[in-house]
Formats: sequence, C-alpha cells, structure tokens
Amino acid sequence: MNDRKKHVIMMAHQLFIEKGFQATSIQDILDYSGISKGTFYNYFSSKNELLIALLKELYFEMEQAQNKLLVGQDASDLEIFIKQVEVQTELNRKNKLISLLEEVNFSNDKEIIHFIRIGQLKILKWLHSRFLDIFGKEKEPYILDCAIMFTGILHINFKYYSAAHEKNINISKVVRYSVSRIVSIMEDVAKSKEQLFEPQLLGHWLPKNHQQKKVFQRDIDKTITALKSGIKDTDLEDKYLEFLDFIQDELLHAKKPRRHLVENVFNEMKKDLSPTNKKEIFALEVLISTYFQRS
Amino acid sequence: MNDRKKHVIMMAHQLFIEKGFQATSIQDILDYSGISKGTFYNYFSSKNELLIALLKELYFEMEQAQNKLLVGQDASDLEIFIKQVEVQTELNRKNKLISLLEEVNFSNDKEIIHFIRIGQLKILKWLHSRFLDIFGKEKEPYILDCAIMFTGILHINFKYYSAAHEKNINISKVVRYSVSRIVSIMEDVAKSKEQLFEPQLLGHWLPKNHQQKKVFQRDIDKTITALKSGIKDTDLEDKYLEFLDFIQDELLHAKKPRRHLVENVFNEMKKDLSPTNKKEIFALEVLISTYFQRS
DNA sequence: AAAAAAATTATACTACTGGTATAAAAATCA
DNA sequence: TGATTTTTATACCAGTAGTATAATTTTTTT
Repeated sequence: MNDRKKHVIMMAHQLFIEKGFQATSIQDILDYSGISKGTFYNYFSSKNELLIALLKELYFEMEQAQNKLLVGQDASDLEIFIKQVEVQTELNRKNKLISLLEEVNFSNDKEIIHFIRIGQLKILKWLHSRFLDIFGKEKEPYILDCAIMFTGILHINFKYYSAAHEKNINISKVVRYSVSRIVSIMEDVAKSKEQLFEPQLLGHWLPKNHQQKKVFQRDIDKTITALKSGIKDTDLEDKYLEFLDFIQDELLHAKKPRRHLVENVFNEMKKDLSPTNKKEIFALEVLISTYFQRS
Repeated sequence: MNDRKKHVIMMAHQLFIEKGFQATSIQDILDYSGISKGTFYNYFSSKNELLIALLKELYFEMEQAQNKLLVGQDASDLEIFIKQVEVQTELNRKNKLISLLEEVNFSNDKEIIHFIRIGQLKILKWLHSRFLDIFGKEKEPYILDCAIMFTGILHINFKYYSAAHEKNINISKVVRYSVSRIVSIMEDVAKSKEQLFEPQLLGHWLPKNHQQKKVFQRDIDKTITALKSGIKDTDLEDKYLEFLDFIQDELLHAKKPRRHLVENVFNEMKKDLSPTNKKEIFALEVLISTYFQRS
C-alpha cells in the first residue's frame, strides 16, 4: 500500500480516537493529514471504506501479535492464553478499537457491519479453539458457551475497571480475574451439564470460505514445510525450493492462481520426489486438486 | 405532558426502532407524525432532547414493571429476581432499548451520555441491592463484582442467543442460565476471596443526590405513614392528615420547598402529637432539618 | 532531457442535514 | 366576539458527504 495512503489512515485513526468516527468529518481528515479532497476520494471511495482499511490493519496487527506468542509453546498452558488475551486487550485499549467498533456498528453500512460481525466471530472461533486446547475435548459441549461468556465478562470488567481507575489500568489483573471466572464457570457447567448454545452454531455463523481458507492455509503451509525439509538431494535443492515457493505463493496469495502452471510444476516435481516423500507429495496433490475443484 | 407531544415521541420511537437513531432525520419524524417543523421545535429543542424524553419514559416504565413484582414478596427468593430480570429483558427487547442506548452513547451530547451513565449505574445499584437480599450481607465484598459481571453475561448471552434464534427467543432460558452462572460465580469468588472492584465504588460513581434522594424518599414515606396510622384523635384526624400530606408533597415534589411554611406546619403539629408519637415526630424533625441543611 | 502518464490540487457544485426565523393561519380561551 | 396561543408553511443558514473538472505537480518512460 502507498505510504501516503497509510499516512492518511493513521491520521484518521488518530482523529477517530480523539473525537470518534461520526464526529470526524472528511474535512477534518483532509486538514489533519494535509491532502486534498480529490486525493482522498482517489484513495477511498468513502469514509466507510477508509474505516474498513483501518480495521483490516488493526485486526491484522492483533492476529500477528497474538499468534507470535503461541509458536513453540504448550497450547494447553493457561499462562500462554492469559498472555495472549493481555496482548489483545492492550491493543484494544491503545487503539480504542472496542468503542470504535461499537460506534461504527450503527453506521447502517452493510459492508462494515458484516466486517465487524466476521471479526467478532473470528475472535469467538479463536477462543473456542484455545479453550479446546486448554480444557480438552471432553468439555467441548460447553466451550462455545464459555467463549461467548468470556468475551462478555472481560468486556464488562474492563469497561468498569477503566471507569474506576482512569489511567492506571492494570490489564493483567482484569484479565487474570476474568480468566479465573471462566475456568470456574467451565467446571460448573460441565458438572451441571447446562448448555445454552449448540456447538455447531459457530460453524453455521462463520461463512465456510472463512473457515476453509484458514484451514487450507495451515494445511498447505505444513505440507510444504515438511516437503522442503525432506529434500536431501543438494543438487536439486534450489530447483525444488523454487518450485515449492511458487506453488505456495500461487495458491495462497495470487488472485487467480494459474491452474495449469501449478499442476505442471507439481507433476515435474512429483516424478523425482515421489519415492522419497510419498506421504507429503500425496497430501499436496490432494490439496491442489481440491483447491481447484472448489473455485 | 401534551398528548400530541407524547404521540410525537411514540412515532419517533417507532422510527428509531426501525431505522436507528442516527439514520432517522427530523424530517422523517415530522412526516411520520404529521407535524410541522415549528411544532417540533416548540416541543423539543433538538432531536437529542426528544430522545431524552423518550428514554425517561422507557426507564420509568421499566422501573414500574420491575418494582411491581417485588411488593409483598420475599426479597431473598431467587425466583422473584429471575422474574424481575425477565421483565426487564423483555422490555429491553421490545423497545430495542439496548441497541438504542449503545448507538446514542456516541452522540457526543454530554447530557445524553450522562443520562445513560446514570441509568446504567442505577441498574447496577438495583442489582447490588437485590444480590444483597439474595446472597446475604456476608457476601457483600463480592456483590459489586457479581452485579457487574451479571450485566455482562446476560447481555452477551442475549446478544448471541438472539442472533442464533432470530425471533423464537426464549428469554426465560437465557435469564435462568445467566442467573445460574452468577450464583456459581458468587460461590467461587467468595471461596477464593478474589475481588476486582472495591464495593464503595458504586457510591462514588453515583452522584450523592441520586442515592440520597432515593433514601430520603423512602425514609420520609415510612415516617409519615407511621405518623398517619398513629393518629387516634378522630376530631383532629383531618387536620393532621392534611398537614402531613402537605409536608410530604412539599419535600418530595416541590421544586423549591417553602422552608418556613413546612417548619411552621410541623411545629403546629408537634405540639399536639409529641406525647403520643414521640419517636416518629422526632424522626420527621430530623429529616426536615437535614433536608434544609443540605440544600 | 523531453515527453507522456499519473497523481494531486483547488474549486465549484449537488443534495442533504439540523436548526433558526417569521408571517400567516388555525385553534383555544376568556 | 376578541385576545392569545399554537401550529403551519416557507425561506433561510451553515455544515455535511460526495462528484466533477480543469489546472498543476510529480513520477515514469523514452
């Protein structure tokens, strides 16, 4: 993305934090970021689209920071989860993301509302998978309930805690307290077997492509990484690394992946690697074919 | 209030429910309720003031319905509490009050924001007193925490439950589930002695006059009722009933209670009643004097 | 360095908003 | 009936989001 465009988004974000979204006029953004109206409408077709660009960046930043903490760690460790939530909460606070989302949810713009909805569901889905890590498969019927209630408890605690302590906010305290509560609630509902939401609701809410894309991304990543590390032949290493990178990039990042090119490259590679990495090659083949079948 | 004015508020409420507050222009309200702009601004100085008038009515309706359920009942009965919350939730749903409040909280209108804040704190205060009834004095250090979390849990459960079940919303199920959770949380925090909010925060948040007014209202009511029923002298009954009603009305409903008038009437009465209702007369005297000291 | 292309600016414009002002008409009251 | 209040219709103001366009500046290509 253009540097100037990014700068405009940053300046607008600053204004949204200070005055709120509604109260910030486009003229304010123009003055504050020193661009003309024409340029603004060259970058964004509306104030709402600027907002979406901002939200995408904030979400991305959040996911990044959050996932960084988990790599190579024990997923069932509650402390890791607490750290992740702390990071999330701190970023929310810094970016005033929650009040921005709440405000903007009433903008009557379908795209924005959908975007926020998907964002919240993704958080729910993340919590669901993390709770599954932490509490184990046997608690599954109650995990969606607890994920939902956790967002509510954390949100309300943070809201009133902020109101009570103005600037000296001990995020860790609020997060730990809220996590303690949900741990206890999980025990409680598992024992009394009370259930409010059917577990399959989450899958029903989240459009398939969102889920599928994520799963696909992880699968292709795993398979290609395995294949890369399996190449012993140093003579051909450069060639096949290039091939694998090409396939990965084409499938994950290209707007219209070139089917025949990908399949051709794959078949070239299959000839040589098939005997040594049978399992992974097969997995990759399945991934590629199902990918093109879908689209 | 004028019937026509009430009608305008109703029509506006209808529009707010359908389109939201921001999205409803004053012109919409004029067209929908069939009045002219001049009349509108004769009734309300702005759209925001119309909103405040609406919110006042809705809050009043809610308090009424809620308190009706408690009279003559056992305050520690959890079932009564559940009924009260159900009524509250049903009215919220019917009036779309929650989303209206959330939307309007970003209106940058100080008065509205303050009004909503006070409203929420009053709900919290109500929950606090009800939890005190139900869970007992010994749980007091944790009652504010639980009141806060209860609002969060109920809110989030209702939100996702509505999303999942569209129109077939079983309010009772959501309320009962949420109440079960808070009962368990209360046990949990009382046992682990974890506390997030200091109990005195609520008193600190709610401006004194709000609390004091309520307390004062109840005290004066109690004292005067006791005095009324204590009058045995049928000859003087009419006279003293008139006196007591006057004092009560003057202190509770007059904009500027006439101090000397009230004190004079009270002293007239004191002469005759002092021996028979010593205690109550004294209590009333204290109430009157502290009342005028304050203002 | 020159030419072409793209980005940016300033400005004027439309249609709408909330809110003000006012004179005429209608309803209410004494 | 006559006076007073309420209501209406209308024109008006300043501010909003967004469009259109011609002129200018910057970047890219040759």
